[in-house]
Amino acid sequence: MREVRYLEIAADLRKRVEAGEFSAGGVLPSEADFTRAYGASRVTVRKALESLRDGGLIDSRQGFGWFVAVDRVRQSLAQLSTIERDLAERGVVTERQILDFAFVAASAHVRGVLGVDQVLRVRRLNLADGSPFARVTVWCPAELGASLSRADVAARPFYDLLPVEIGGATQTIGAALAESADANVLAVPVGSPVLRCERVTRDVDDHPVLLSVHVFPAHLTEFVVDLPSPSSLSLVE
Amino acid sequence: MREVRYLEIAADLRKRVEAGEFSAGGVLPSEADFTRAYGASRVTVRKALESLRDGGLIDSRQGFGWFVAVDRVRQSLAQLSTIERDLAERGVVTERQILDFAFVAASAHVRGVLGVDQVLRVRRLNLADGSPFARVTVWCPAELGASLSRADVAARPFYDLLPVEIGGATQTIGAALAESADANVLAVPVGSPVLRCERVTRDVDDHPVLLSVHVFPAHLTEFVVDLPSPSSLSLVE
DNA sequence: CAGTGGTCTAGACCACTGG
DNA sequence: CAGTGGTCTAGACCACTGG
Repeated sequence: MREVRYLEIAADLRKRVEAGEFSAGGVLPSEADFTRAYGASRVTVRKALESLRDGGLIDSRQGFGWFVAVDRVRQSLAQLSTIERDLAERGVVTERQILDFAFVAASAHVRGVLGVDQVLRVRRLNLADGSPFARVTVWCPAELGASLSRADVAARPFYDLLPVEIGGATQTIGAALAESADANVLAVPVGSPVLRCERVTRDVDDHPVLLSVHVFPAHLTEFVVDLPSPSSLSLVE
Repeated sequence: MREVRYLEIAADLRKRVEAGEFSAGGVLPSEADFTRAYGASRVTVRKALESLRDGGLIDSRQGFGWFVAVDRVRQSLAQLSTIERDLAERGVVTERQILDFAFVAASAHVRGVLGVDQVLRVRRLNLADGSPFARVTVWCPAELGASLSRADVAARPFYDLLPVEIGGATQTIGAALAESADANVLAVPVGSPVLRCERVTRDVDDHPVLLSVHVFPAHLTEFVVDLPSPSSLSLVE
């Protein structure tokens, strides 16, 4: 594997920033300093810095310097960002707490989406540093979930567990009021606003293999969508 | 305003690609060609090309060349769909009813985003076949809005009216409860769920030129996001 | 004012592609 | 093989920041 200098520098800088070598909001050494310290040209140093900026870790102001980003992450590579991802990027420990694991008869809606009568239904809570931030219900065809254990679905994402190759997904984002089932586990009042996402995940042959509903308290969650071009803008005006 | 060469080149290339000068999947001229044609250094040409790749418009393969992207990573952006768009596609008549048109002092938040003290603030209602489906508030710097009339903003989208070239936007999607101002004009009860979108629109130089807040009744509206590839899926699991 | 990041040039070597 | 994009250098001028 050929060593790519700017990636090496970026990786090193990321480690140093994440290790807290520079305080949050704190200023980094200047590009000239890095040029000397890493023995690389300024262009290469800048390429490393810019890649970290794309990741939202650091930011810069002309005439001032580079500094550790305090603002919300703005991932330019990803079109859709969630609090789950932001948390993971910031090193917060996320885990899944399984509330319910059962093979059940599909409801009409679930049968309509997945096309089967018997499904594995998993209800879980997504936690960040021990605090719940999403209540998730996942359904998959009983046949596909037959070999899964409750421990499996706690340890890894469903995508990794299914014996099929995942193709893509379609997600809808809506607003709703917290029901008592949500409110109890998410520690919000009944009737408070929540974001409710319903996602249909398909395999490479475009057959639906997962249906999931994610409920996020509104005060914790926001979806960020970058619309990079004028042509995409006209779609939502 | 200083001209930034790589942004000029990027804008020109974007126009040419979107005009279909290169067929979908088709190969672009080489970097060496562009260097000659634009009279800029290869580094500058590459910076323009890379910015378009970040936008998902084009892609490259080492030893092969640059080509128009077919499986656009950013495709899902073009597929962010709203009820507004769906309505327009179905031939429903949409119109804007201006509720308020005023030059006012910017709030701290608006000033923070737009960087100016005086703004034009327009409140409007978006209607579909005569029924309201969104309450929108738009702020733009007073200087940019100086030549706009109330009739202008009723007749055409803000994007078409501003004397600047629009680059892109970043939108956040959240949930909230209807306030009385929303409830009155949207014909929903106070405290019912709404989707609340805040969008920052930038010009081609990446300066914010518009801030807008869109409030949709939850029972009328749903955002649909296609996540076409497994790699984009991992971002939201 | 000195120091900073933002842009840009004109070179260079390399890995990779396709014929 | 010739041509391509990917990386990298050592300079340069500029706009902007803060004191």
